[in-house]
Amino acid sequence: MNSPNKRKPATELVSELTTNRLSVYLRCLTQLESAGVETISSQALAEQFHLNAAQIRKDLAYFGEFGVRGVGYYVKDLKRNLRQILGLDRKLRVAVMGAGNLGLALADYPGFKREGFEIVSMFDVADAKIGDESRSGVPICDLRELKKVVRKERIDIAVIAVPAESAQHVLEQVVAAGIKAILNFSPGALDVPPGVKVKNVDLTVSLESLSFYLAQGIDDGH
Amino acid sequence: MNSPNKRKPATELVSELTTNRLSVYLRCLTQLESAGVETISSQALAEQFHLNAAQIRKDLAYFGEFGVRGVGYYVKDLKRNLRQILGLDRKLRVAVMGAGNLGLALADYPGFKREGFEIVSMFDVADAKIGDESRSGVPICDLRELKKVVRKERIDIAVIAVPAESAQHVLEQVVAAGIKAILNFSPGALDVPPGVKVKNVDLTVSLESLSFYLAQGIDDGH
DNA sequence: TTTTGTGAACTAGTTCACAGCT
DNA sequence: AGCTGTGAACTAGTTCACAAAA
Repeated sequence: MNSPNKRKPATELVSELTTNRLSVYLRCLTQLESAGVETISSQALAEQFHLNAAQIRKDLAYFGEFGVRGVGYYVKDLKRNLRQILGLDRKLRVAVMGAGNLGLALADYPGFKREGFEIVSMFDVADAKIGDESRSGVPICDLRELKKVVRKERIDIAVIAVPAESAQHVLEQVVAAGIKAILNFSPGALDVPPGVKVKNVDLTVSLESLSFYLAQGIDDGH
Repeated sequence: MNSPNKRKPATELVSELTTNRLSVYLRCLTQLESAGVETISSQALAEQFHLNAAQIRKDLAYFGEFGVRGVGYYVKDLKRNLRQILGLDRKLRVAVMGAGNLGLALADYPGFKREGFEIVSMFDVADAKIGDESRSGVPICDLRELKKVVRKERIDIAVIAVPAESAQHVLEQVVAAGIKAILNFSPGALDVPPGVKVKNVDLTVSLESLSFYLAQGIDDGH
């Protein structure tokens, strides 16, 4: 009915929870593949990785019919399809904004390279840092060169790792340079223009939410 | 009916989305306070920070009646109440597991200290690192000393920043040492024993989800 | 058989709208 | 008057359960 090659329009009718799970499924399949597994049912996948079988099927069904009834999914095929759906069938080029502790750590984070992301350059405003490079050799460029470098290096994604007070300004620069996808580590909500996707990783919120759990969850009476 | 001092049982009947938002509200109030604002209505708070007024009221109403009808909320009071609800009325002590790039960056992350968290120590297995310290002076301890240090330093929260392949093992050590709240940066789902709260920050999933947006979402028409 | 793909049922989360308090 | 706190209505997300396919 809906072959793997004719996809749905999918202009934001698929939720972020679903796209996050697609990435999880891809990781599971990679593990299965290197374990030599050739086919897997949604049931088995769910049991092995603590997921829900119906949800796996529903998530996948958004994008086509990838399974074979009575058999399950061919691991290699599904993996290839997921990589295509997620846009990972080409190398994505990433810039890190801010060459502080966190920015440098993210630029050298091995998980990104492993998944096929290419950290192309970092940007900072401090003259002392510009021209230098990270341990693994990612060059630190002048923020004022952003537009030029983005065009020349064909950068797809920006990671914002600058202090809170300059985050909004940096976001605007990044957007002006034509970048449409941003991973933001600075705390607080940024004002995001339409057509641009921002994912926030808010470390303070995460820790404070854990603190809540400790404060409330442990004992009501100790 | 439900005064600020008699709280609901709240043993996991309040969702994580709510607790995350409480942390956001606290940050907003801190900003308002330093801007000299004394009272604020849910309406004004919502407009200023792009939130929903009814949701703010509902979230707060879980924990008591903090507002004054016809007036709104007293910024200072509500801030104090939120800090208490979130368990931030004492300094929380944090250990970072793994003294790699990311671990070192997190140990020195200024946002944690600013919000009242105390990064007490790091743990690693590499002899070359043990005994050393981060730039800001957080000591790197031997993982084998974990239990002892956790007890002595009264550590509340662990941040896991070790390679994926040792994450499960480190989690088990951390739990065995009595820690009940964990912020995990390693990719993939960990097997978590009951009574322990883990928050995952999965950088690969975040980037791949952005990639999906680029692959599917780009053209709005133009 | 087995297992998918999917409507229907259910559960969780959000927003509305207003009674009631100040 | 203004604004909270909250049931009711709505929307989003998950899980069930089964007809149809291999």
